[in-house]
Amino acid sequence: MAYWLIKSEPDEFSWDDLVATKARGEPWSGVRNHQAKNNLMAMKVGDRAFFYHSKTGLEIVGIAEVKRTAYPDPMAPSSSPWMACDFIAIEPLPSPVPLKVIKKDPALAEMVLVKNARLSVQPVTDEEWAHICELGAPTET
DNA sequence: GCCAACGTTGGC
DNA sequence: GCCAACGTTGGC
Repeated sequence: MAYWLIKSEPDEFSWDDLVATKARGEPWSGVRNHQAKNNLMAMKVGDRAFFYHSKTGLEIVGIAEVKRTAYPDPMAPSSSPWMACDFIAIEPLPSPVPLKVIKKDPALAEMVLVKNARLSVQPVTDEEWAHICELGAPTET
């Protein structure tokens, strides 16, 4: 299984909005960048993705899953190459992981989120995935 | 609201 | 095919 990270401005479409779609899921459309599009096309059903709030949230808030692999973006002209995927919400991170924590963490210095902040659909390595899941786990007392 | 970083466009 | 100009994204 592969891991990804998808970004959204919470003002446009938030984690709560994704949760509200329940099992129906949400078409991830509107991607207009070829690198991001290529990542969408590489996704398989069951792949997991961190849901990141950009601009006003600046943290990873939850885990989503690919429900439907890439298909032509319904919001784009029919002759265009743009693609969409469908995602469903799996679970929130008990403790959201802020960008500034990610930036400070040497284990995450190579993350695409750090290296190429503007890419809206990006791959995440197994190591990065596991590490962020730990950071997002409930705090033990 | 500002500006840096990045991608895209278009003139040459 | 290069590169300057421009538009957009996203962190601060």
